[in-house]
Amino acid sequence: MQETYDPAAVERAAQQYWQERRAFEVDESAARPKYYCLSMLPYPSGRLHMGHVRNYTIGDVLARYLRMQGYNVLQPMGWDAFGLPAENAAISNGVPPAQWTRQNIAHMRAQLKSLGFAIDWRRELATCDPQFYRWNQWLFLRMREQGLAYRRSGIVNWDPVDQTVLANEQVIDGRGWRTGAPVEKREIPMYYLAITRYAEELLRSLDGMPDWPERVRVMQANWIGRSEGCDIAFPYAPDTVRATGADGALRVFTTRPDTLFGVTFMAVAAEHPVALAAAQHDAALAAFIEECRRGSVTEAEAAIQEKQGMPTRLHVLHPFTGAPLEIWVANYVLMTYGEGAVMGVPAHDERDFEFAVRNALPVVTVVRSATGAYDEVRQPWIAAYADYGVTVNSREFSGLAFQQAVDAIAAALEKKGLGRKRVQYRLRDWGVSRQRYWGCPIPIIHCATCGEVPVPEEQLPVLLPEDLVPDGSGNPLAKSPAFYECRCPKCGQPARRETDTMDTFVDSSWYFMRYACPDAPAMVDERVGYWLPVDQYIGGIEHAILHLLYARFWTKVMRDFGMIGFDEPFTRLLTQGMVLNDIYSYQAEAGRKRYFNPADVDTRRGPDGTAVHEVTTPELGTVRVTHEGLGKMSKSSGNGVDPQGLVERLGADTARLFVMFASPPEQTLVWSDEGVQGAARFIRKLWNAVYAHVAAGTAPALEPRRLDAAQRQLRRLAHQTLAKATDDIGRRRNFNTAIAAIMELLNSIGRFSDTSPAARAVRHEALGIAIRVLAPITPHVCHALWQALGHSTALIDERWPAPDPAALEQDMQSLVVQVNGKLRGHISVPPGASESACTQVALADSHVQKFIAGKPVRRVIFVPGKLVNVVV
RNA sequence: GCGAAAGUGGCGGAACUGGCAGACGCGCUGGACUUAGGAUCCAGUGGGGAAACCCGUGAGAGUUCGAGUCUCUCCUUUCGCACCA
Repeated sequence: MQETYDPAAVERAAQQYWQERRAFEVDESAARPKYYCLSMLPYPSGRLHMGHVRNYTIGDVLARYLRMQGYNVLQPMGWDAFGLPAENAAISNGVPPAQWTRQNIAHMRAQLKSLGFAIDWRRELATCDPQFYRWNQWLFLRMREQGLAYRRSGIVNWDPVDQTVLANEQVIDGRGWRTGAPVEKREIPMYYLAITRYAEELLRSLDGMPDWPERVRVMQANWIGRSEGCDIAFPYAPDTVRATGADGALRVFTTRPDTLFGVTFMAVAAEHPVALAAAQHDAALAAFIEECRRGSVTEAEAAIQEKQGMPTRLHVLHPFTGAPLEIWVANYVLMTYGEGAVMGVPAHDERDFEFAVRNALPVVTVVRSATGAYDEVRQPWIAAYADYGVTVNSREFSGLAFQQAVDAIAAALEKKGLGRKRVQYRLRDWGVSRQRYWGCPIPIIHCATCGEVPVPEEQLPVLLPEDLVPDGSGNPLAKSPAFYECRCPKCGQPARRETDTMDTFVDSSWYFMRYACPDAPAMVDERVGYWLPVDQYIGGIEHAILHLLYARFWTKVMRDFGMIGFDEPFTRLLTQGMVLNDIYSYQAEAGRKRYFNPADVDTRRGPDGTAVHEVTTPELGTVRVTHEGLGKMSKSSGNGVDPQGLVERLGADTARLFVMFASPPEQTLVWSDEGVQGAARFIRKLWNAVYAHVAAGTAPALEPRRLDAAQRQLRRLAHQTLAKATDDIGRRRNFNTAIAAIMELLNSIGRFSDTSPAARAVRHEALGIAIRVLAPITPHVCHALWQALGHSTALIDERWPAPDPAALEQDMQSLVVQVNGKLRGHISVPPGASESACTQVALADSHVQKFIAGKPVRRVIFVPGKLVNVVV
């Protein structure tokens, strides 16, 4: 054993050992129970960042811990290899995306390996591999056969910078999620997956997923957004039919059919067909519609902007009273929800109220407050107006409570053929077409005679050409005749291949199944039945809605196709927090703000005691920079820490220990170079402790019965620590407190100066426990130290130790003594001492007596093993 | 605006089931060793107080023998959704 800890040598040796033994290659033949531990696959951006290190370290600690607990653990890794950054890199460097992506993968794979993750690399996959994405195409066609994938023209979110369509989920505050550019609306044909058919099940199943964070389930439930209500058809008035040739009725969805008699106007979205028809003969209205459609502002701004609208002079008739109701075009009605039209009930809907007041429309009260908050609705608006109550002023439907009114009105509407109860979801079908090159081709051929024709199964995969270089304008596939020119599979005439590619969320919706059977000649095989569902999934909270909802949907589709036998892909979910670091900036008088890495900032105390931050550069000299607080590590804030440099300087174990110790996995982690030094210091101390122990010669066998009190105490601490760490890691997933407990144990071992043979046996056992508990976290150094302790078997094949109940037994127990709830002393009693015995000892304590001070004892609270509280 | 979570030393955080607040680490202070220290080791480190003690978990109330933990009101922060009829 080396006297000083050399992380590079230790890590090289351990990794080599694991690789030679193929230690992490697993199959389905093991007699042990399986455990599938999965971390979200990375996008191959070029370099590993600290968020990756945190994510994969958490996964690796769990995988290694469960392996030690006797599970057959699968931990795979792959690459989310399609996507925009590769195209952007191609535009700036002229390198084909395929080449850029594969180089990045090679580099990042090496970085991951240097961190010593227990990954079965035989199963590695990249989503840009045709043997992977061919199954996207295959399942897409099967979904198309079932009507689950379809093409329609729709209003889509258009990112003017990336020149592509964005899913609703990719629009954040009205801006593109990648570019931050304000999103425009465009109408183009594209493919959709009918996720809304699964809305109900996707929502319901959330209740049966107790091992997902509450927060994620709530976010998904809100996203699906189920509302119960009623479809109502308002027949067009005869003059409107004459004027526009409209046929039938204006349909709306409402959750408040009980307020139907309070309708005083109708409101439709600017894109609604009725609005467009009315605008044909009304220039002012056409201008208003154009203004709404441009929607210059973000959605967040739109939500608080004034309710504006214009009348169309078109009318519908109330389904029961036959009264004419004017149709307005209103900027607060969304074309994409419900029917794109609402019934205006100013008395009982805040938005309608605001609109009616602004446009001098009548307000008719049709619900009387059940709580007596109001009789008649008038300005200003109060929240109680929207509460459920008893109907009034509603003809034969008056005097009914909410649910009765809904039932009666829905039944009456249904009789007339003018409406029925319905459930409406906020969730919309998933638009998967992307006008991009670097993605999975959609396997469709467009033929002038036959229309839309699926690529025959034997012609799959539709290969993406890998030699194109995008130039920044539009989709290179659409400019590549070699790709799009083809023959119609049906009639053999020249035809055009679809040049849109699939959203990359398609790839990540099922990649975790392919890991189970990476070489299968089908999409999945029976090995998926062995490994899936994933027992533990680990990834960023930013995927709480998109990726996780799509993967759940895709899983249910494959289940319904009979391909797999489970309903949900991920049994347990852990969402790790972001990695934050200080942000420092320098703003020259003229010019752009510059950011500096915290590692380059010198901090000292100024004359008034406040911190002064300075940076020295050749061009600026020494300048004062501003501390802007904490922010996520990012290129734009210049506050990233390169994992590779850290591993080279201090070792993978130090990096792993720090990220696991600094905070619990779900919380944000604040980077601290001093904290990293502390982690390195701890590993050195552990190394030195083992070295000193080993240097003193072989320890004798432990004889638990022949220990003195101090020896028994250290042994008890070792086993208590083991019990706590097992609970912290296995049940609570609080790795930081498990590490803290081991630090305490090591501190106690350090203070324990007894060099007798019995003491050395105790120390040997305690160090062995510490090393095995730390093995999942700092596997390399523990591998070396385990050998140094004289074990002939490798640590990677060790089982997790169990605490010895005999070691945990206490000679005496310490109880807290309180007087009137305040801490006044400690007493020592035999374990299991009776209440009266403990009370007697407590009352005898002189310090306790001082506070009782002769006052009569009214009551004594006794909590066995914990405390005695004397109430006087 | 709606929904969720969270506010604890100089900092990251601990206190899991209502029972010793501040474990562990960082930083800081003093000391030892040293040619030197951004190395290592030892001691100290919530505030007030000479001490006895007192005070202390965003603010205020409440329940309880006992509250960081439970209840209510308010404040602040973060995250998610954002005119969803």
